[in-house]
This record gives sequence, structure tokens and C-alpha cells, in this order.
Amino acid sequence: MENSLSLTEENYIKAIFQIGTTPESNVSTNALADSLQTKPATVSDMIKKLSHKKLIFYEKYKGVTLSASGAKEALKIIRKHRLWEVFLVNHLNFKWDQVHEIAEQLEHIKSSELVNRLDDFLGNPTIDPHGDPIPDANGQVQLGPSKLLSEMTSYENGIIVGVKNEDPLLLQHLDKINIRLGLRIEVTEVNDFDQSMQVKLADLGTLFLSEKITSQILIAKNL
Amino acid sequence: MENSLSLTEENYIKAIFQIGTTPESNVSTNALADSLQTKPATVSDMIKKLSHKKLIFYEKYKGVTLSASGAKEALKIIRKHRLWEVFLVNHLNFKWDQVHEIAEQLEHIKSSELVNRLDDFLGNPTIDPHGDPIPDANGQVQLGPSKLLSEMTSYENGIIVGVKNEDPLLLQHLDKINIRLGLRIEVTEVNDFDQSMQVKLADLGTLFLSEKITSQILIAKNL
DNA sequence: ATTAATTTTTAGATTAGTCTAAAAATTTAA
DNA sequence: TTAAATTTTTAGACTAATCTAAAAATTAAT
Repeated sequence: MENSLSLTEENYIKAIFQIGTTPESNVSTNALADSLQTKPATVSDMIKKLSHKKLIFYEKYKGVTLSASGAKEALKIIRKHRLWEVFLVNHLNFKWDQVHEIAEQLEHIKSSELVNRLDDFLGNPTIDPHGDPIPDANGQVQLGPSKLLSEMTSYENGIIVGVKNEDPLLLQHLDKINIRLGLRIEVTEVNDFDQSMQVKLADLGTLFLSEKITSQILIAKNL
Repeated sequence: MENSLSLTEENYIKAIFQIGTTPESNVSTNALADSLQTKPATVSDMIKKLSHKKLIFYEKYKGVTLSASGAKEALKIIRKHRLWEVFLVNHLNFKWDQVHEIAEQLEHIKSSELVNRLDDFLGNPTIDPHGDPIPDANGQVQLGPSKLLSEMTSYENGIIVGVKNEDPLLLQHLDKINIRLGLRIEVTEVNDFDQSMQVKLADLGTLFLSEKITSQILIAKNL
């Protein structure tokens, strides 16, 4: 078991996990290069290495998928990332738009003892500050089914449970217009031309949202 | 200010700080190689680099000392290391002999916002679980004068305020014989032949300690 | 179904950090 | 104070991760 991934390897594994919509979907070299802010040539090299380590399946020109052990590693990293985010927001009073970058560093700290104690200290939370589910120590995630606000139609309603990505500018904007996780939301009108929406929020009344925003907000029927 | 040291650079700066007894004392290439578990040739190369960055003063064959900016960096790293140790022991229930290795990783997380919020969350502690002083946000350390137990003579007494290094085996042994920070200790007898000592502890009665142990324990007159 | 556009891979270099082996400088000791 | 031992530096090479430029394979389009 001469394991232990390098920081770079961990970042590749995580990116592959997060880009692939399903565990089976092939992730392209270019998509990875984009996501990791590097060049396709670099990705090609690293793919060979990860494939050799049996963390991913790879066929030339066909993209990659995670192996079982690769997916396990990805979930470990994501678990750490999200637990640290909970710590930063709940105990150090950071805002939800400030924690991603710091958690990107903390997620690489190696000590399963540390992660599990942190989990207990935080009260074994099941979602992070952005509504994303936190895998348990065995890599299990329990997530209620959710869909994008932009996929809903008039009169549909549900509860805001998450955001698709952690772009600080988006998060700050949502703060400004008082959109928070846990709020009940109802679609009152969808504009056919640009998919913009009018919605009604629990106490906060009516709001107008562009498709750029509705396509980032995750809604579930119940919490 | 194109700053930001690499992990390796940070480890060198910290080692130089910790090996040098006074800020002026020259640290030798071999001592650094020993401490960093690397080879003198490697140290020689890195010394040139750090010297070029004006973090250390260096004259060939004469060893190195930290510059003002080098010392500032060292204190920042040590501050982080010790604050994280307090977190691990006080909030995640780690033992004092389990935290060093994890803190070696956490000390490299870059975010002054994080460190300062952590400091506040912990209640601005002034010493870490091993009795070492924690530098404040400006790099100031306030440490009461202390000396080694091995330097004391019969009938002298004081309070145990720290240990010289964080070797887990030493710490576990101290736990086993019930030596903890904050205890009042009195030297009852010093054996001239091997410098072993008989000491009396607050409630715990008489104890026999070898020089190997007394030379690791720091004593102060008051807390 | 060829050609054009795009994607992916290879080839060859570069940088940070490391090593071994050997040369140079300093320190210690006879 | 010269020789021996030790310490430190240099020279040359290696690995991981990266890059640019060019070649090869795949996909899209006329």
C-alpha cells in the first residue's frame, strides 16, 4: 500500500470526480486542463501517471473515468474540503463566499484521525455551507434528489438546498438579494424569451432572477 | 512584494530559527541537513536561494543567520504551528504527544485571516500544549525566563512550564509518570555521578529522574 | 467521403528540489 | 605548523510537474 497521493495528483482526482456528471462519464483532456488551469499536454502526462497507478481508466483519445480506488480518494478529499468549510463558517465566522480558497488548502492535510475528530467536533454535519452533501468516513453520501431552479416551471415550489459552484461573486450576489439555503421558493412566472424568472420567497416577497442565476441554484422538495 | 515562500523554503526558515539559540548565532550547513533530514549539498543550494531572497545572511563556510524578514516569516510559521496545536488538543481532544506531526502540515496553510480568527476562537492563548510561547500577530513573544530542570540544584523549586522538544516518546513518558505543565516541582537531591535527580512534585510525591529527562524540562519561577 | 477543424498526444525543454561523488576550505591534532 | 579529519561547496544527474511546438488521431462539415 505505498499510497499517498501528491498534492497535484489529489487535485486531478478531485477535478475528474467533479467534472464527470456520473461516475461512468468520460472526462476529456481539455476539460481537465480548463478546470485545473493548466495545458492539455500537461494533463496528458498526468493521465498516464494516474492510469499507471490504477486510479483512473484511460484509453487514448477517449478521456478518463475514475476507478473504484480513484473515486474513494476523491470522496476523501471532498469530505475534508466540506468539513473544513463547516468549521470556517460555523466556528470562525467566515462568510460562505470566503471559505472555498482556504478549504482548497486544508483539504490536503493528511490525517484520517484529524478528519474524523473534526467531523465529531462539528456534530457530524451532512451538508456544507453551500448545501453540498458531506461524504461520511466510508465515502457514503446521502443526498435528497434536487434540481436546478432553471428547470422548474410556473407554480412549482421547493426549498433552496445548494448552489452549483462556489464562485464568490455569485455567493455575494445571493447574499445581497437575501437568497439563503433552507428558504422555500415558488416560481411565479417564466419568461420564454430569456428564461428569466419571477419567484416568490418565504417572507421576502417577489424577486426577478436571470437565467444566469437560476441555473446555479439547487432546489429540493424537502430538506 | 512577490512573496509567498514554498513549503520547502518555509521549512528551512523555521529550522534555522529553531536551531539558532540566539537570533545572531550562525547555523551550520550540517546542522540544517540533520534537522531537515536531507543532505548538506542540498542545503548548500537552498542557502544560496534564501540568501538571494534576502531571508538569510550567508557567508561561504560560515553558516547562516536569519534576516529581519526571515525571522518574521519564521515567527509567522511558529505562530500557526502552535495555535493549531492548541486547537487540536483543546477542541479535538488530541493528546500533547499526537499533535506535532499534524501541526507540521497545518502550519503551512496560507491565510492570515484564518490564523487571526483561529487565535480569537481559541481565546488568544499565550502558550501551546507543550508550554512554548505563541507569538502574537506582530510576531511578539512574551516568555517568562525559564531554565532547564537539569540546571537546578538541591532545594530549588519552580513550576514546570514546558519541554524542550516535542518527541512523542518523551511526552508519553512524562504522561506516564504524571509530569504535566503547571506543576510545582522541587529538587530534593542531585546525584553528582550521572546528574540524575530526586524531585518532589506538588501532590504526587517523590520521583527519580535521569539527566536525559531533566535536560528536557523547562522550569520557571512563576507562571 | 474527403477536407477542415478540433482534440489529444508526443517530443523536447525548463524549474524546484533532491541526490552522489568529488573538490575545496576550514578546523583539529600531532 | 604541517598533516589529518571534518565541513562545506561544486559539478553533474535525476524526478515531478510544468511548458511550447509540432505531429497524430478524432470529429465535424461541406
